[in-house]
Amino acid sequence: MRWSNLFVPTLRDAPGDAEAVSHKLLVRGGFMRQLHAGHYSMLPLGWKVHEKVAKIVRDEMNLIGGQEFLLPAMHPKSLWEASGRWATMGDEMFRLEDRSGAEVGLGMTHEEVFAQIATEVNSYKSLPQIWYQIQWKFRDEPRPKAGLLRVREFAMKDSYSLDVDAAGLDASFDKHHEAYLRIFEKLDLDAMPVEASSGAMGGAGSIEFMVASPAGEDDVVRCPSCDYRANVERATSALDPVTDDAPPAEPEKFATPGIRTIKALEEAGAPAASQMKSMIMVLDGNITVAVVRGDHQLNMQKLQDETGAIDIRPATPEETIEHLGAAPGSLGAVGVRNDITVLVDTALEGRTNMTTGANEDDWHYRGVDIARDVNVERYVDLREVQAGEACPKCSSAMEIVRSIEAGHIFKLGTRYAEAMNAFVLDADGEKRTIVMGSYGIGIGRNMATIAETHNDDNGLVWPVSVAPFEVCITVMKVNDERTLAASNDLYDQLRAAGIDALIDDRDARAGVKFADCELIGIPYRVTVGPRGFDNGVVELTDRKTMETEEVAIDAIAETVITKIEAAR
RNA sequence: CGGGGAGUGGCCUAGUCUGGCUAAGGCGCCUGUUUUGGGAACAGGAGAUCGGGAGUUCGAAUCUCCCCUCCCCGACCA
Repeated sequence: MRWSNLFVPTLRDAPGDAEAVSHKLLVRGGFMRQLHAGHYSMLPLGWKVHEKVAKIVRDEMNLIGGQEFLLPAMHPKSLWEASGRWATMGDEMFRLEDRSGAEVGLGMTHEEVFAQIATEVNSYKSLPQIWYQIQWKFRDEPRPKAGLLRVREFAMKDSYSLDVDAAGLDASFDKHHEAYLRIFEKLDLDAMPVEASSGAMGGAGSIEFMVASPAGEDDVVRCPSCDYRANVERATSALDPVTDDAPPAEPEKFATPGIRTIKALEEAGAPAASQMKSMIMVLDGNITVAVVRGDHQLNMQKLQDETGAIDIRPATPEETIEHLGAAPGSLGAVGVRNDITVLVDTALEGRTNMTTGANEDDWHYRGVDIARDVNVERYVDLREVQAGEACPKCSSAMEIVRSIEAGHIFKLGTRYAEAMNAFVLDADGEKRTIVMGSYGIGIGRNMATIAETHNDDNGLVWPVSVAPFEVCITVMKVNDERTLAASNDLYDQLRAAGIDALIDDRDARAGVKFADCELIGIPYRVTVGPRGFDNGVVELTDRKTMETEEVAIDAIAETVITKIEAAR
């Protein structure tokens, strides 16, 4: 490609509303422009990178036996009603009506459609299958943000495995796991596989691939000594055992005027670790009391996963007063109405002599024995791990790293196949519901994640694998016939060798050309100018190290080809 | 949806509090001259319903009301 013919509107200043590094650089570098919140136009350079990322993903999917499909982006309501997700997806699904008044939705994911196609798989002999597509997804995100990192319209590679049983699913899942690791390696992303919450997908288990970055939206708990890694939505830690003094025969109510917080109560003599923090939540309309230790934090996702609730929110102060009889600050699980579910964090199991609110403003109980005094429905893991807590596997102090979710794989099980009635007959002629997995990787998000982790003061630093061009030939003086001819010759040689080369043949000053080339992040630059030409050399600059070496003119093509082929 | 911030030529900003000539500057763009290995200099030029609407006023980018949009922090996800 000749730069003089290329549409690359680079900007000296980033748009004022861009915050994330990748957002700023992708706009400044002329890769994309925002149309409106969560929707970006891909410009030629951006689309090239996007397609290179997609190709890497596609190649790896094909390598594990994936077959590429292309499904519609617009789906009938009935399909989503069959799985029950028309209702549960809520506002995140874009919904519209066609001219006849029929309701349709824009696909946020394609389990339903693939499961319906899977009804045409009839024999166990046809399994396993891996089906995939790279298709646009639409999600009415409550808050699109950080440029391409979180948008409402994006290309996703989604694949689905079909197996006859759980062991088959495990094998398909592992294949994807391996393929994903290879994809991230090719994208030069340091992705950690972590245990994750399955969220709206449901299913038996899931693994997220997380890339550490301050632009991320998830927190990953990571052990520095062993391989334990988990999303805070799932992570656990080993707590020091606590020994409690023997409690009194029954809880003692005591006056606590003005005391509303754990901290204030601690100052009044009750250690936070001996307090019960009672959070009043509304799960699908039902009042639930979630109890964690005073010095612990409730993780809402854990509560949701444990209960299977769809809609979950803290109770309003009015609801709290209506159902518990007191305002926040004096709440507790002791003696609540029978119809109120009490879920208690596992860290509180067996604890006694605790202090908690008495559900009467300005009064608390002490000497509470949880098993004796609280009508516990279940002990469940509700606590969010904090940095520094001990690893559940090896007891080392763990850290929490902000991360971008670059990919997510799920063991779905039979939920969707059952809903769509997708089954096969096994060797004994028995009906077997197809066991499914689903596997997602966002193309644009991965592109942005690379940008987020590959840049310096001069701009982007793409890995060769996804760079918009692999090398740029910078012609210093386009009106100097000798060097221009030599540059064109090099360009032809590189292209003939299959190198994705760009020749900067613009009649512009050196500084402008260098700055643009660095901003858009081309891995290698060959600078051809009269100065070196008279000595028989050109310059080769590595974008990553910014080191320049002189190379003989007759050796430059081979040198570049060798370097790029090694880096691909 | 709750909280915070912001909309001024293609991009970045000043001006708004304290209303007052033709809305200012930089980048970019066009023409010319001189330049030419790190975002050149000079001269000339094009480009703006100051987010939209209503109102107050002799007079509104500036004040009032309504609406729209965008960004950031929280509850969701690739």
